[in-house]
Amino acid sequence: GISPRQAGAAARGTMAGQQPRLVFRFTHAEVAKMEEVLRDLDGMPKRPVIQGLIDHFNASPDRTGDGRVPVQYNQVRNWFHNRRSAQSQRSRKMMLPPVAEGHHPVAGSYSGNISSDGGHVQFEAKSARNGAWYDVAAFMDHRFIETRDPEVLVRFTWLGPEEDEWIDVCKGVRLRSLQCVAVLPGDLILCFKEGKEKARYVDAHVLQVQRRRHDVRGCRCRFLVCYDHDHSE
DNA sequence: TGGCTATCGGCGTCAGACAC
DNA sequence: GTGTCTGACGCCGATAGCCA
Repeated sequence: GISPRQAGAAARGTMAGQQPRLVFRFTHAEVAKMEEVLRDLDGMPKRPVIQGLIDHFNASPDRTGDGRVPVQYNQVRNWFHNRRSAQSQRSRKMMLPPVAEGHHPVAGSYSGNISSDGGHVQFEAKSARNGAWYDVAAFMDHRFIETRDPEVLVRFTWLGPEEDEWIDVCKGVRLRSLQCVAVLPGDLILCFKEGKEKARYVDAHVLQVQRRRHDVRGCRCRFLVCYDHDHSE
């Protein structure tokens, strides 16, 4: 048998006795377009995005003439992978420190449904430290300032007294988000957005809803949303 | 509710082209 | 000859969909 590497080389047409493959190159315009997409996204673009780029590239004069090679899905996918990999390597070389968040959201095992005292959480509040929404465990105090809206001292669920914050009642406190059955396109909801370096609860507007049957594992519906803070979907 | 399968995304690595 | 850049490929884990 042959090793996976040999098989890969054979597939690329580089084994002895075979014709060398034609070298594929993206045009400057294609690279510029993909870099634009890369800047706008926080990760690998989804298949529809890649397919849209392919359609766009293959419709251009650069790809429609005689003997021109159309762009394929894997080539665009590989380009994003390679570019992201190169960027991360450059970042490591520059010894860039990780972004200091200072206030980490409750991620991972926490379901967000139960407060620290075992009861149902009623409110959520927006932390001024990072703009993310967190469940409220308790309102510790309140104050009235003449020139501003009233404020409350919020104790966040799963966080200690050192993380308490004074928060504007009108702008930073609200009832918890709707249950999924009540969510409709256009609704403002709170989403848990998990990125590579940070995860937090942020506002988003619902674009599409795919209803699915619930079971003991919980809600299996799917929601296409647009995040308010960066307009990504 | 759990198992199976297909698909997708992330990652490591290789090979060819090119500049020096 | 060497290093860098770019495109390609395989592997693996996570997830969705399907079904019993």
